[in-house]
Amino acid sequence: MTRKQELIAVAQIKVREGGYNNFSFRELAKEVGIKSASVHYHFPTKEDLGAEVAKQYTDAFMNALGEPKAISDAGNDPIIAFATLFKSSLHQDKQMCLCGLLGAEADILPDLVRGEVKHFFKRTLLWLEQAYSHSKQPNTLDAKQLAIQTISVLEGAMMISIVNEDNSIFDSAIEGLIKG
Amino acid sequence: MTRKQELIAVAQIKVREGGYNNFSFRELAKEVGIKSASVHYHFPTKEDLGAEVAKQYTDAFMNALGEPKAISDAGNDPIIAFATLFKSSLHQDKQMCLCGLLGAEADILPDLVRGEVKHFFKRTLLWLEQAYSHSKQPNTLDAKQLAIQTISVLEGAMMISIVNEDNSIFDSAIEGLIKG
DNA sequence: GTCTATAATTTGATAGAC
DNA sequence: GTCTATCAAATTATAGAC
Repeated sequence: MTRKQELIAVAQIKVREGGYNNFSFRELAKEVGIKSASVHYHFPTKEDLGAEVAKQYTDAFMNALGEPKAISDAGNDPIIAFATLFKSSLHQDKQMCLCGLLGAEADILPDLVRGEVKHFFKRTLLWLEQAYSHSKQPNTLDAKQLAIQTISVLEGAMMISIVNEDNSIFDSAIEGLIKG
Repeated sequence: MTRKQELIAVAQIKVREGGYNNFSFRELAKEVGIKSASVHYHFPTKEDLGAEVAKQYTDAFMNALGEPKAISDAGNDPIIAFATLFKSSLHQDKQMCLCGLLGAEADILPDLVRGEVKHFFKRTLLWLEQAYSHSKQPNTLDAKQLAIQTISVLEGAMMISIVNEDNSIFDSAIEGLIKG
């Protein structure tokens, strides 16, 4: 892992713990064993670093997800696969979705960072919409609405589980998910 | 409004914009026309102030809500009333639920503040559970599960609406709410 | 790529006068 | 209740050497 990637990895953890204001160049520098001035070599400003963290988080998430069609073809439900990715994140990392936390702080995010967070939801909503639009299960709601409801309940349940230190809240919430 | 209440009101806005790290004693002092040292007279520490903000937010929310039975007796659906309170907050304040944002930051909250946020969800979940347990509509899920799913989708949809500056996302999400 | 050094600002908090 | 004055620490960022 390059130094730049190390910095991004440490920053991601800090942001998922307490948002955009919860990391500093000095802190990151210390954790990877360099000085804060050197962090500015890799990222001119904090905004640049924050945007890169959000971008890589989104890319990694979508990459882990794969394509809805591939999941379907393997005989699995894409919606369940999506929810399971959130669940794994909660159980393993014990941390909030990075874009779920940053999204709530949208008002104070620098432009580049807010743009990347918007992009996360654009991509996840499109993915879910595609999954629902190819669903074989009958539904009164259209695919777009189902996509919104699904990502909403996952983000909300994750947050409530974290503050209550009780993962069963999340598990209980996803039991009601409408399948694809 | 007392000076103490003015400080709480200003702090609430700042927190709903950007979380616990998004307000300072100096900032609050300036907005109400005193000096930062005077804020320490009203609140010894930032933790005390933060906890009081969360407590009053919760009290005001529950107060605006009223009792599920009173809503039912008036011929209205308590779940819809609950969702409408969230919707009003989004449309009028154009801000995140204070406890939704703070909950996502749970890892970095001082103990008193995190305690108040947990209390918000304890109270809202109990309220929703009561509303669902007296429901006349048949459901496969129990009242507790329905309560979790309802508050989750509301918090999540609120967050996504805010970062996308598109309230129709929230409106779309609540259309799928299971009524009480 | 990383360093030292530093500027300019902001932060939470306290002592003590009025 | 509010003030002045102040502290110790942390923050983002830059200049320039190596």
